[in-house]
Amino acid sequence: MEETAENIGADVRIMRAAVRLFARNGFQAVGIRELAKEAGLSSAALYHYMGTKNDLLFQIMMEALQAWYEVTLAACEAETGAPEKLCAFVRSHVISSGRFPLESVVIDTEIRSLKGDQRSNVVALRDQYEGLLDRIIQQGIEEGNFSTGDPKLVSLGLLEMCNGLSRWYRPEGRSTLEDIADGFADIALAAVNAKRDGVPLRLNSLKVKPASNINHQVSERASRVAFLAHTGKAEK
Amino acid sequence: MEETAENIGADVRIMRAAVRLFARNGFQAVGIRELAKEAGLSSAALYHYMGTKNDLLFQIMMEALQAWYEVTLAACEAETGAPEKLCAFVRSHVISSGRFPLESVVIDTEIRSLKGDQRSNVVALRDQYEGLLDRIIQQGIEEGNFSTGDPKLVSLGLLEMCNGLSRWYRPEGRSTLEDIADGFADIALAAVNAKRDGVPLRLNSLKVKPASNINHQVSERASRVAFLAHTGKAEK
DNA sequence: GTCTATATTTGGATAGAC
DNA sequence: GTCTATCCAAATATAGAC
Repeated sequence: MEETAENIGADVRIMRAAVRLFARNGFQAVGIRELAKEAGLSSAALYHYMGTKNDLLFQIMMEALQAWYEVTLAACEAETGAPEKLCAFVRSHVISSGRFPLESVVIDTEIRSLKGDQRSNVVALRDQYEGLLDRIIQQGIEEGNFSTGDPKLVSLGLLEMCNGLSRWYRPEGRSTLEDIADGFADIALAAVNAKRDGVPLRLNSLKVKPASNINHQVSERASRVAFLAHTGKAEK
Repeated sequence: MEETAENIGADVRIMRAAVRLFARNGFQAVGIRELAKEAGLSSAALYHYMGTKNDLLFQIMMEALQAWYEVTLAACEAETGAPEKLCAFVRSHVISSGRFPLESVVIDTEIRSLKGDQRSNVVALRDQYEGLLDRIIQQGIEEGNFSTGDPKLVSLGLLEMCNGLSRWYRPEGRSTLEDIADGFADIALAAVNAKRDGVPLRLNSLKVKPASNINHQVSERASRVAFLAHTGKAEK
């Protein structure tokens, strides 16, 4: 079944309603009836499309994380030098989070609502994502372009700086997402003391593909992957 | 009534149990019966000490925020130069968060569980706290020691970097809190391009009071303040 | 596929004895 | 101040008609 602007599948409507409500009020605070109303169905009809409420949360988090991982991995692999990769990572992460602010909030705050295998899967994917940054910093140190006393601490700090975007960014705010992404990339370069030939590196001295070119069509495919990872009847 | 190691008041036991459970499972996921059991009372007895469950959350957040604000304000005011103030702020914030990791998590994730005046009060106090950093960065720019294209963005980024501590820090981990505080202070100096007489500034070139000297006795008084701000019978 | 109706459990909060 | 017992609203999830 094809999706059009006028004809949105009930499964997609449910997902979008859930992300909206989970982000605003928190997973636990959202009732099945409230979710059904927001999606335009009865609470009973929900269960034709999803497993439990927890399954729905799991699905939302896996889809978003998988999409962001693919996008960011591609952005990093398009560069060769560690400083360029670092900028690509930060900018891709910021742009992804800013374009899907609701999913960002859910991922950032609701891991604790998952238990057992679902939780393990999400944590593993998140760690895989964060490992990208660790390796970039490591590469920069080995190449002699980065210097820092504690690489892991810098990695954690920069990641949380970027993740924090979901707590204050508003699309209608004073800065564009591209400017924010560039600003954070500059902070990242400063945090690792990025230099080349003894000269401190900043974003405007590098040639990096504009962050706005990031291709989010990948998320289409990622959705399927997440569906497959999802046990139960929600896949259909 | 005095507190001793053997004789802990029920009101304090409730507060501690609540912080523990709210941090681990989230405010909404914690039931009154579960809270009562953790505190060692019946669920009915809880209501002798507190108002609603939401009042308890409000009280927890106000007490912690008030204590941290007082501590960090004092640490900043003990310095005069912007670079020193910046380090003092970052270190005080990190140390405070790390010493009370459960309160940090609650403040970071449960503002959305508050409504109306309670929410406004917490947000106002948090903004007041964050305003400290804004003013330090502004001072550094005016003095010519900091340079950054977007001061507010740097402020937001650094704050979230520090706040993120509550999502990964474990007291038994590989780094001491003091080392983390120092590492983040160095990143902060780099993020604002701190220089004095044209020379880039780093933590070990400054004379700043050790973060470990931060006095947390202040939180005693802050508790009283928060109690006064709390409407209802929880004050006694 | 979608509904109404409901089974069942759990939630916050209170009554009233002691 | 603390308890047992309970009220009542809301939760998740399902049954079964259409």
